[in-house]
Amino acid sequence: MRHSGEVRTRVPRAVREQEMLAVAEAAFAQRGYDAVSMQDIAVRCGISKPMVYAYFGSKEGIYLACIERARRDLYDSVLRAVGQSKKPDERLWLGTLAFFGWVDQNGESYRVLYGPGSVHGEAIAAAISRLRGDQAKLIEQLLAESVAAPDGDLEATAHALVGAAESLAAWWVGSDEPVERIARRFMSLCWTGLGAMSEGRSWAPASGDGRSRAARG
Amino acid sequence: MRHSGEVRTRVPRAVREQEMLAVAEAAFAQRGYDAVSMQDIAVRCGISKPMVYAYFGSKEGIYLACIERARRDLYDSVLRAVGQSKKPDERLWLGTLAFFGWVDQNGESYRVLYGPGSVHGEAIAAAISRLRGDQAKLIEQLLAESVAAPDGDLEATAHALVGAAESLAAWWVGSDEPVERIARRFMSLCWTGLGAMSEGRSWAPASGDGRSRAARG
Amino acid sequence: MRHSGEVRTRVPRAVREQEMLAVAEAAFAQRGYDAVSMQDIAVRCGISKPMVYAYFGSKEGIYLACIERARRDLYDSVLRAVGQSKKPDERLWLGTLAFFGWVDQNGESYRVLYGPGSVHGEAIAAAISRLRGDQAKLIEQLLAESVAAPDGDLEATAHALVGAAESLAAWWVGSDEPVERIARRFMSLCWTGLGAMSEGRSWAPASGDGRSRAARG
Amino acid sequence: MRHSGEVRTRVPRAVREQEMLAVAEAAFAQRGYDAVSMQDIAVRCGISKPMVYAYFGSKEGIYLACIERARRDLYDSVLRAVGQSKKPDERLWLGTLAFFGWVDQNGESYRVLYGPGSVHGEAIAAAISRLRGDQAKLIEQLLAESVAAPDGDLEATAHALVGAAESLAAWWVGSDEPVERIARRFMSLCWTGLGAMSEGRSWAPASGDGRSRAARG
DNA sequence: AATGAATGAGGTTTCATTCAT
DNA sequence: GATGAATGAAACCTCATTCAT
Repeated sequence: MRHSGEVRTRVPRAVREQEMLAVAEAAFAQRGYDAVSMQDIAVRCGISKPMVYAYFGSKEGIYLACIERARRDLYDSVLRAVGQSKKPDERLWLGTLAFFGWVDQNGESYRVLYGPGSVHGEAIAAAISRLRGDQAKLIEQLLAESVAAPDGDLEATAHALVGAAESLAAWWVGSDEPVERIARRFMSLCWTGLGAMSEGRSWAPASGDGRSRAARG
Repeated sequence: MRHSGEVRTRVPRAVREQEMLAVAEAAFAQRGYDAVSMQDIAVRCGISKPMVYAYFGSKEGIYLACIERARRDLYDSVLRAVGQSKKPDERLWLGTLAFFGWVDQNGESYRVLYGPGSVHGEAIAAAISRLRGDQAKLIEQLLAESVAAPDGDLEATAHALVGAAESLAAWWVGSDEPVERIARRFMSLCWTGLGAMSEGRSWAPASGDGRSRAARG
Repeated sequence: MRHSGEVRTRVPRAVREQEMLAVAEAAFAQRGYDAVSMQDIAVRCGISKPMVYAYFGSKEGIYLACIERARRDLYDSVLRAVGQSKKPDERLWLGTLAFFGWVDQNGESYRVLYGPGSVHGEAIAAAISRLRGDQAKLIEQLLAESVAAPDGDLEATAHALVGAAESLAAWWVGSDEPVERIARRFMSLCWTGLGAMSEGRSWAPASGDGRSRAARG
Repeated sequence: MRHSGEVRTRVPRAVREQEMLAVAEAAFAQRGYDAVSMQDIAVRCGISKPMVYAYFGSKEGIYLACIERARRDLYDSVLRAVGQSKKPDERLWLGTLAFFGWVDQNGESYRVLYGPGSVHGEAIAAAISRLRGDQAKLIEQLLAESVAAPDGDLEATAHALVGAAESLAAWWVGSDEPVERIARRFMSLCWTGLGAMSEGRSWAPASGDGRSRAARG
């Protein structure tokens, strides 16, 4: 009576786990935490509800797992990128590029799931806060390499940059501008500032895919 | 049969409406859209559920009303501020100040309710999108007065600034820094840029509470 | 599509409450706490599940309400009976009679619901324990009027009597013996003891429905 | 692939069976039939769920096995005790002692599992009923040796005694009174009766650990 | 104008039980 | 012999929403 042939049983735990995370992330991103039911997730995975519970314990559990996965992923992605150079400015540029690149691929989820507006239980709020904190800290360290400023300033700046990048990414998502261009825009704005813009100057990376320097517009 | 005297009946419609919106906004901000029940709102208002329906028709209805109220409020607040000067730079500074001032007072709600992360029904998503669009458009116009740049650039820049401001505000909320200082920080970063920071220069408003000029840090 | 004409809507709260308690008690007694669902109770009352929750808050809530009702009922019943005489022996007899009379009418529920074997949450266990404690205390006080014994002895005796009465009642339920006879049996056993039984003596109340004295069997 | 050495495989069937019964009984007694899951039992035994099914077929099956084991155990225990004497009174006393001794060791389980309050499926109810019937029958036979009374009376008396003993045992569990003392209390009450108590007489076993006679208090 | 009573629908979660390995 | 993977069923509970008063 069941559509046999479509149902994959006996899938190893590790595989199922990743499948479920992917499905859950997409669902949460599309419709929001509360609008997604465990039933939904199960059906989209082609399994039954109790399986979801067996793997993640609770709805909060699977959401937390999504967050943690994204956190590690984004963090690693940026870290790997900045590790490819030792020149501070270049590292900043590479990190920016990696960030926008990651958002380019995982972006919808990112914005929606981990944006500041999501209000849920304490555990989730804490996890999101940690994710955002990690990001800001990473930026702060990169900035510290290039920019001399008192500590408080750098921290504030880092948070502003993260917000700017997120917002820019949100505006940009769905457009056909290439990643490089949006990243350069972001760097230009941040590095050169509005004042300079009003004078016609702007920032641009050097040739190749990594070196940065100030240039005449 | 009930001990009257505690129950406020016959409150004029306009007053009730505002009370309910305030209560609803606070509740939504604290616990999130789905975690707030119509019962909650009714009880906190000291009225019965059917009254809430009589005034707003549905849960979505009351949420939309909250958004609309906030949109008008923030928008008017900034508009009023920039209207007090005719010098472009000053207008930008006044607008920034007004924005952070507003967030200072309505901020919790703002960040949580209208942030990018809230996913709900289509009508709500559209309203939030409109709110954010209005904001960005406002900034864009202000920028256009001070900064010469191709259109696409200005729009992108406006979105980046809004995001930066939101994020900075979120980081700042709860600290004891005065509004003016955080607003100046924001302007300094945006106007002068990181490049200048690395050279020790920074932005500062002129004397009084409105004029801006470049200054030695 | 619904069988109209059968559904009673708008029933006053107090009435519904009692109906629900009666239905719940019967259901719990017949099938046990866990085997009864809130759905069951609702359906048997001809109402919907949320109503049950509106009135009692939770399944534990309605169970506790059943216990409390029974406790008060039995306690009052016995108290009223013993209050009708001032002679100790007679009071003991009247109380016994009242107890068996109550069990005669509410017995099934009593045995099943409040018997020692029911294991549930702490709140319920506590309520049942209180019920049983009250009973024993009542008996103890009655005994103290007729019997001289050190405190510990009386307490132990009271518990033994309660158990004996319960067990006897359980054995008796469903038979066609009249209440009076089983009550007399119980008194005879308790008062005269097995030793006397072996000698052919036995206890009996005096004539009428209340006075007690020792008599030849 | 698993680190063997911790897992006990190949345990003989009979041993496993007893282990499982012990674990199950304890679990049922502590938390009640429905609150115990097959998972619980399996985990506490260090085996997997399907093993439990292999041994007992179903949850009801394992519960029934618990009951049967307890029934046999208690019955045998009392039988063995009364078999050590041929004098009726002494046999009664020995049986009482054995009963309280057994409850002393298995009591928690006994009271909770096989008390009159446990309502479950029909098969279980029948098994419990049989257990209780056996007990009463045993007592009845003992009584018949010492006490002359019409049949109905003896049966009723037996049930009353069982209930009294159970209730007394429940009250006594956890106290530090020795088994002998509580058993003597019980016998005193049953044998001498309240009437005698009010005159200061009481029952006591003869010297040694078995002979009984009436004595001055 | 205002509310107590009522409900359909749906959410998360747990469990006894079975296969396929 | 033993188990991890899997599920159908059902439980408790809450909510947005509507009538009848």
